[in-house]
Amino acid sequence: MKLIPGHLPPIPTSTSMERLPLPLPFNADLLWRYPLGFSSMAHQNPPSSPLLDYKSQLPNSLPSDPRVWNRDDVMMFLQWSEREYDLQPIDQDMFQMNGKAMCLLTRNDLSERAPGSGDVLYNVLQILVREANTLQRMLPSSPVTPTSRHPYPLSPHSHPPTPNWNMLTQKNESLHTSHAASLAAHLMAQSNSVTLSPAPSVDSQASSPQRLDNPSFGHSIFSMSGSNGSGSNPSDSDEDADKKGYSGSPPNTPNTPSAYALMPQMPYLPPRSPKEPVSSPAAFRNTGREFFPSDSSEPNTNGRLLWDFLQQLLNDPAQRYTSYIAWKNRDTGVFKIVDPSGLAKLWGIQKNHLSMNYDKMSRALRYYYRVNILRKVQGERHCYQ
DNA sequence: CACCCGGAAGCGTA
DNA sequence: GTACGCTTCCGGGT
Repeated sequence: MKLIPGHLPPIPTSTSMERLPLPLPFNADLLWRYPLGFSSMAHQNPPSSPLLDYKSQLPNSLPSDPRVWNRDDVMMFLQWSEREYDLQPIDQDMFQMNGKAMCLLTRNDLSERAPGSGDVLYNVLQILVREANTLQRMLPSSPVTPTSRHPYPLSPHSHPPTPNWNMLTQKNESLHTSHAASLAAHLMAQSNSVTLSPAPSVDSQASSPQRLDNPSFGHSIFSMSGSNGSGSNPSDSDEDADKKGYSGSPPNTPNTPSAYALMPQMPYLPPRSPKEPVSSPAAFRNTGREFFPSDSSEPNTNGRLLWDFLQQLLNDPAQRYTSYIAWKNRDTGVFKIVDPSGLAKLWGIQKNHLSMNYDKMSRALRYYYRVNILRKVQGERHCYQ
């Protein structure tokens, strides 16, 4: 009899898990047997069959770390899961994404995309990711897993801000642009490319632990997890009123991106400690960012994805970007682009496409429709779900 | 007029 | 060379 992941108790967010001290001496097999801190479930269903079981039964060609899966791998995983756990047929069209994106999906996201099977998929993924993380910790100099096709790129810790970025910040741009640039610079410090993205889901309240291990700016915007503060967004009513210039821009405190921008010598902050998960509309919320190798930061500063970018703005714990974009209803995942052109500029700076405008950016957003990442809120301008 | 839509072609990156 | 995620442009609809 197999241990059905879907029957496991709720799994703590990986963020919290990652902070759990590992039992020492470490035993990888033990992890597979009790990959999720099964102490909590021991009382109900002692794993009669170690999870090691199904790990070893993963298709050979599948890297054990789901975050390195490509689309085909994801399909293979879905098919394997269907067979392995007698799941209802899964609509693969709902999973046109790579493994990294799939890992970002929350339990609810998965359940929406694979009714009846989401829990199982979620738990299996959690286990696989956790295992990969553990292996990575144990073998820091080795690829995440022996079967990984490629290890995560090591972080270019000395990775400096891009020249464009410096140029912008040194220019006497408008406050708006300056802020935009600084934000972009900050965001550039992070990158995790994901093929397609999770669709914002209604739930995902899956609170991720709210922690600010380091209050330094480098982490600020990424510490949005569980930012309940943004639960009911005051900008519900800000509507166009917020468009009165850029006065609504975030203040320039020493901890703001702008401040960071003005300190070129400030060391690059690898997204290491900021395991801060991102709470967000959806899939975003259950972070997943913490799923990524802590010391992995791709050198490609243009690699940020639009949805990721928007998510970070939306979930800024300090609500500094509500003059650009804000939740209308966080529970339903509906958000409004308060300042379309301003947001487009931000995005343009982020991608170094300085001629970016809302028309172009919205085209990119529309591409998200077809992959169920985004949908337009009919009749409401600049509102998406 | 601004927004919205989606096709088509092109580009940069991995 | 290929796939991907846009970017850019555009004609058409509301």
